[in-house]
Amino acid sequence: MDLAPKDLARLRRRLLEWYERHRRDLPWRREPTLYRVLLSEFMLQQTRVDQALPYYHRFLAAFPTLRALAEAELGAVMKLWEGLGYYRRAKFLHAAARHLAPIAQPGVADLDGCPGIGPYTKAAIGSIVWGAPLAVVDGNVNRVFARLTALALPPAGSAGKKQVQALADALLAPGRSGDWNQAVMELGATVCSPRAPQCLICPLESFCAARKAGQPEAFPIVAAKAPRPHKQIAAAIIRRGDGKILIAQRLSGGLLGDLWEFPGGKQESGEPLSETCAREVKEELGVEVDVGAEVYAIEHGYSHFTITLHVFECVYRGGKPRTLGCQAFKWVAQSELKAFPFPRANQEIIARLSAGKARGVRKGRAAKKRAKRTAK
DNA sequence: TAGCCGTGGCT
DNA sequence: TAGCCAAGGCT
Repeated sequence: MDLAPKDLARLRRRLLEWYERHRRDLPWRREPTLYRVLLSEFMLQQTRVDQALPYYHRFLAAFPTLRALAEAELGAVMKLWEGLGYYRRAKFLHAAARHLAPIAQPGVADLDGCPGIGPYTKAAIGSIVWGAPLAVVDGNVNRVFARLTALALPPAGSAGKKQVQALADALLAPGRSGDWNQAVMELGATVCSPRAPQCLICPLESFCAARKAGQPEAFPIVAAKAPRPHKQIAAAIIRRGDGKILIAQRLSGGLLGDLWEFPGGKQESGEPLSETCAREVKEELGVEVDVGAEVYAIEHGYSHFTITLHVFECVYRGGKPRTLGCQAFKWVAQSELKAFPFPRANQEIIARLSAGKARGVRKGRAAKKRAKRTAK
């Protein structure tokens, strides 16, 4: 994109003035300290502002300072993160706090090598907290700049990535990098939206190549996505004589890493689900159970596949639990379940346990939507 | 480099 | 309704 210096100055001024008028009043913007911006940036990775906000307040209340977060137990951090998804971020946030807390006068260079901080997050924190001249590139920036220049390449590819970064670097407003970065992202989040962008109110309309071509939604170019496979999963509510329930902590690193769950796993081809249930419990914990009836099923989606979670009431038969396919296990009373971080689909099971409902078939999000509609 | 990693709102 | 998408990082 070739802009005369005068036009470049005009473009920057347009967007910055728009941002002054339209920026949302977000808590981390009121007092952009390292800790507050660090919290917000970790939570906002692949997550919308509205979804992250309650967690931001929750974290700040529980851990008011960087030091407090650094000194917290990982388990407490995971529990507070419960429901926000991409759980590895909680672990990285905790590790980043421990990395940064001991540094007397932290600066941009201290973000290098910090767990969970890549190019985007470094530029975001660096520019917002210290005014470092670093241009962020995220999904919003990709979209805004791909449209601005009618970029012929997918921004996700290596060549496209270089072009967007080069453009972002060139446009970055000198001396106002934090505001500029947030302005581009805010524009992408509110006006230059993926579908039905509001070009008529866009401060950059007169500069936009995609708008001139009459097809803003044709950019950015994206590769077709693979369909999400569907899996059948069995989950066991295993009770023993005293009424306690056996739960397991998932292995670290993978899907839902370090979270707790009702034991179970994926159905193999041709296998009856009740057998899946018994086999997975045996493989995960080394115990024998009598599998009762399937009490309900929950539909749930992850980023790259979807599941039907079939829930079985089981009775503990024998065998000392071992950590075969998990990192820990525990027999707990039903009332103690809320002390552990569980993934969303398992929380549906807990909700049904505490509601005393044993039977019926309900779908996860669909059911919630129905319930919401009914309540209105 | 492309696949992995959650959840919820929107259309 | 079902798919799309979101202030990415890691391997």
